[in-house]
Amino acid sequence: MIGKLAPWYREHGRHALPWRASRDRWTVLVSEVMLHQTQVPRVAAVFDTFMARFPTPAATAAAGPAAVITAWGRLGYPRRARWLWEASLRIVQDGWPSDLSELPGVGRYTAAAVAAQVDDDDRVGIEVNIRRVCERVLGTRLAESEAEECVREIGKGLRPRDRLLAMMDLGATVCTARAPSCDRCPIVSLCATRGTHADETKRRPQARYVGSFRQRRGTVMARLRVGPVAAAELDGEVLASLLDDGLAEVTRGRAHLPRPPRRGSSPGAGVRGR
DNA sequence: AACTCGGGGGT
DNA sequence: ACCCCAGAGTT
Repeated sequence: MIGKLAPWYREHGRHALPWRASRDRWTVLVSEVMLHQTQVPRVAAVFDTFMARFPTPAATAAAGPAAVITAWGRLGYPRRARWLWEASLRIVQDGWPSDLSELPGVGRYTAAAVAAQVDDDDRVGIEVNIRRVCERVLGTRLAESEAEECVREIGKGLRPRDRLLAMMDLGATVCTARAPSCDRCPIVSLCATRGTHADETKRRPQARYVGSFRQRRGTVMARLRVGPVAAAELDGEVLASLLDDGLAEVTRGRAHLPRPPRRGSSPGAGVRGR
């Protein structure tokens, strides 16, 4: 099949996204972590400001977890910020691991995506957009290994970096989840579906957010970001879970909070042993 | 395999 | 109200 994806990508790829300008490993890693379950426009809005403050692993590690978690702002899933700081510390101490999935918060997809973008590594990462494109092209649900093979087929002639970004951009801007624009699709001629089909991998339905424990955590995190607050003013159960995740360090030096419990310490009579 | 983990925007 | 989002870690 003639490669129509490459010219489409050259013309319609989202080359202006701020992180696309760099092949710096740290810059690309930060972008990928921020993009976990988070839409592109939300990341684009804060990316340059974040990178100006945390331009390198050394700067990030030196800034400490509280600064990173605070700067994360309202991006959501603040554990990502905590893990990113931990990753920066490991990189400073031990150097970059050959497999980035050794870093906290970096899984199969992110490790492959960073390697592809920075080193043109041939490993294929599968995320939601690429999976959707492949499942529609083949007209059936795919295991990860099958999706990888599909990407190699569709992306023939593209270098790994361009292959990854072209497939993602296609999924994000043309082969969208709800209403694909098949009339604008460069590979519609080899697509078995040309629309949506019932067998597509479905997102696991999230638990209702309004009224959830997650929302309570979000409320406490928002309060902690503002500034000092006494622990007694916060939801104790939520605060305990934040301490478990290393997120209450956002308040280090600014508030009176209990220290995280030591392993093996005996629980007291308080809320959940704290 | 199923759960948990934020938050915002689109429909 | 429900769906969607460049996932990862834990159980």
